[in-house]
Amino acid sequence: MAKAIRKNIMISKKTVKRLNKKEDIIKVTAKLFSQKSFHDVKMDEIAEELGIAKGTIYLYFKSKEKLYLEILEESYKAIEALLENEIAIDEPSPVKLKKVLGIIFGFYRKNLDVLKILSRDETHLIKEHFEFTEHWRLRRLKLYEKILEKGIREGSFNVQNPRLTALIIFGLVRSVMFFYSTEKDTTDIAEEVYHVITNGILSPKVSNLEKKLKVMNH
Amino acid sequence: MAKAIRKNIMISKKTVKRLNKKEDIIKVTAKLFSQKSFHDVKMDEIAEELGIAKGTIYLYFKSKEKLYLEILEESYKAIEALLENEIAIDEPSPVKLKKVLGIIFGFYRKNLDVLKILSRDETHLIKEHFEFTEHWRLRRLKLYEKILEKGIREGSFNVQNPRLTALIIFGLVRSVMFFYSTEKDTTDIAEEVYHVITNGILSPKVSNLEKKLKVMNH
DNA sequence: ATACGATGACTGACTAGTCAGTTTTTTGGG
DNA sequence: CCCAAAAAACTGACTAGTCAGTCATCGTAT
Repeated sequence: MAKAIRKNIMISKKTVKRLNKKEDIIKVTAKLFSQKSFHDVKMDEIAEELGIAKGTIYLYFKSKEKLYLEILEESYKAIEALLENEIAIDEPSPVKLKKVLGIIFGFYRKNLDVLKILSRDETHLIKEHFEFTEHWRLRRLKLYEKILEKGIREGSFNVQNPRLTALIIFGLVRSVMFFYSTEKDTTDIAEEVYHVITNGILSPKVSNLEKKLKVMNH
Repeated sequence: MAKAIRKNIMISKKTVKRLNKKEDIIKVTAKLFSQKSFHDVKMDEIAEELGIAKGTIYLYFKSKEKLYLEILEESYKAIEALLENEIAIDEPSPVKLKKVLGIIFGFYRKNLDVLKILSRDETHLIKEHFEFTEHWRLRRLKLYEKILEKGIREGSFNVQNPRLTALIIFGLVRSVMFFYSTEKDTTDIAEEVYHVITNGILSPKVSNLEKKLKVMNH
């Protein structure tokens, strides 16, 4: 009995150790992959950076591609976990949109490596990678689209084409996160972006004028 | 005299031929680079696709990297040439913004290869490439920013942060062009995108309400 | 004693770039 | 117009280097 318990403890310790090492490898490799392309990161380089032998990496990952894929998967899961709780809460769509933007901006700021890897278009590497990225992209688009559609039903949003608008939000997030000031607080960035998306850039005077013209034309 | 003329004709013919071949190589290679990453396109593959020997490519391009760089340069120049004329015309900023979007969408639709290559983030290849992409990105941002600022001065735009808004437009263009319906006319796409950017997504009722709330808070 | 994680020298497949040799085009004198 | 020789364009086998992945061997914990 005591033996069994002891053995269990051992296995658990070992497993923890294994997972730790895997985590270490993923962390270091993610940093490297964020700086260089897949082919420019060498397995020898990863091993050296980690202070382990190259062979050891292969004890934890079947191949370089699988290692890359696991990094993607981990990153994707991390941000998805953050979003999941938020999605469940029932609240006005504008509030939700702002919150989701805040979460995404916040996550990428804390994980710039991930941002660089995820938004790099290296989907030609392997079929698995392509499908993975595609799946992830569609899920994010669906999220935006759902929020927009709910907002339309609630009367808070006036969106003619939710699909296109979701695509617009999806696209601008990457660009803003990549190139907008790194000093600014991400909640403020989300706020600013939200303001542009919701209010548009037309001045009210012109906006009204355009509406009047439209009415006249009809 | 007759000799000289004949020689000139000869040289000109030769030059044309050389340029043609260079063009051919660029065209075929661009197609390949749009499908696979830099490292996944092999020089042997390019040669085979062209039906020429690998060595011949090296008569026209110093290296694989230079070949890649020339493709970027060519693409960049092509779209810049289209925009240049438009920029010069003096017209209301909203009109100009819509036109610029139309031109960009139109160009990328006709040159999907170019879109894929340009928007792929392979800026780690060589310093030259990084600087090149950076330069190009900043120019495009400046263009959007100029239009926005002019619109503000004219009273047609109400933009609090032109830099951020330019970044937003820059980012959404890629995403929309990549993933939005390929069947739709690009002018229509530009129109739709323009509508979202200018009017925002908030329904007028809520928009007014929010403004009232803001006034009350102040 | 033995099981197992770790090691790193080694392998072999792969590829950018080269260059000696071949083919095509141009030239200029008869 | 013709032809030989010079020039230019082209070729593809070869080189030199690279790097993902392997495996015989080692240390160590139980």
